[in-house]
Amino acid sequence: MKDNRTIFHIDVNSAYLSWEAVHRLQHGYGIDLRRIPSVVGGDPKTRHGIILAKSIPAKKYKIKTGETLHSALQKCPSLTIIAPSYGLYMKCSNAMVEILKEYSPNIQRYSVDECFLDYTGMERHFGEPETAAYMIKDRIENELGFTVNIGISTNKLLAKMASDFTKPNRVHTLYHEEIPSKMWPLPVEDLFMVGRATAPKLHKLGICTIGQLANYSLEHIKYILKSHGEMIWKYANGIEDSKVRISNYENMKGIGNSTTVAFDVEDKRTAYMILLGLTETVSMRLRDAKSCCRVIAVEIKNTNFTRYTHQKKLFSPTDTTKHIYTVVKSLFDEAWKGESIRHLGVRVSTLSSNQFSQLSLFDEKDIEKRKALDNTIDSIRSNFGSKSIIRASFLHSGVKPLIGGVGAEDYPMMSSIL
DNA sequence: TCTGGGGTCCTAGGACCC
DNA sequence: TCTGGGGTCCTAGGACCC
Repeated sequence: MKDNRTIFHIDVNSAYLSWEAVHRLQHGYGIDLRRIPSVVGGDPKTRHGIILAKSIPAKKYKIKTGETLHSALQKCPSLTIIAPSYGLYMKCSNAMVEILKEYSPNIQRYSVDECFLDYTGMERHFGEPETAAYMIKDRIENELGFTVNIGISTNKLLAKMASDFTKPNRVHTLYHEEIPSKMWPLPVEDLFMVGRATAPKLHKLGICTIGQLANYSLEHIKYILKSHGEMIWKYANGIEDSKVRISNYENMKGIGNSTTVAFDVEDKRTAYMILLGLTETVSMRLRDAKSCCRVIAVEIKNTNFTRYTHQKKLFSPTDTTKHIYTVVKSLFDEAWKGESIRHLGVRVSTLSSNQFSQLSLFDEKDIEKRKALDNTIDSIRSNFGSKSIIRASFLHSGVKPLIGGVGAEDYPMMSSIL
């Protein structure tokens, strides 16, 4: 086993909420949201009413991330509710990464509020790992105003588990020899990759702690849970050796946008309009990543919350809005069962570079014109704002011409393999 | 006026080929 | 007239993460 690396996992404490709190303090708002029961959440009127982040005082009321605002208000009627502003979060995240880059060139953005940093070989510049971690943590607090937890170990899994120990504003280590004392006593559902569905299966086997999983028969766990079983058994034993990889477009697997519509969608015309708004955003992001896709998928969630998808592999890769939208419409027509729709999604995958366009014999001859049109629209939007040019069909429709987002600062996130 | 949106990976089953 | 089995591609759905 190679134990010769030093990996940090940096995790912003209650990210969205802390960032809102700092932003408000900087703009003369006298109350620190982190010190009162408060949450960041969407608007129930538009059916976005769930908790995205909570303060530590809100946590004392047993308010949980993902629960409805309605239910949170019943637990704490005086709760302060803040609407999310994703642009602010991206700025805060970027500012943090700029600090991290001073301590290692090898940083993986795992999500908007989590990074891995490979500290291997950096001791001679910044000292022992713990010394450097405290330095980073304190700099973020002093310069940016929010706090982080930093976990230190020899691989990403253990570093991530360590950063999840006591919060906020702490540095923790979890080296191999510390696994039995620091990680094994924890409930098995605290282990990365043990979620809602796996935990009850483990309980049925009499496994309630990470230590019990670590010392369980690997053969048996593989038999019950297949490859996932083997993975979590290794994690419970601290075995994991993936690299800290710099995020870039090349290793991005797919791009998708989806939206819960403020009203029930009952007719095809309205559904098409929303799908066009989603397709505009997805295909702009696709071109921004200099990629083409070969698989296009549509997702429908009806008012009973049942969800289904329909996808299609194309004969040749594409990145044009019009082509993708044509396929999206036909996928929707084939899939939709006619019920009331709550949520729609468009996603593209099986990506390839668009640098060398591979025209098939069957491509329509105006493909170059459509590409030129897309490029023109993209550049108008990037120079004059995303609302500067929209399709006429959206005028007075009540449907947004561009739906969903993350935009130009896009970076690939999250792989369950770490 | 109850239940978001962005991802990745794995598995199972059917089609098709040899 | 017996019904094999491996490999690959494709699709749908589920599990997990933040």
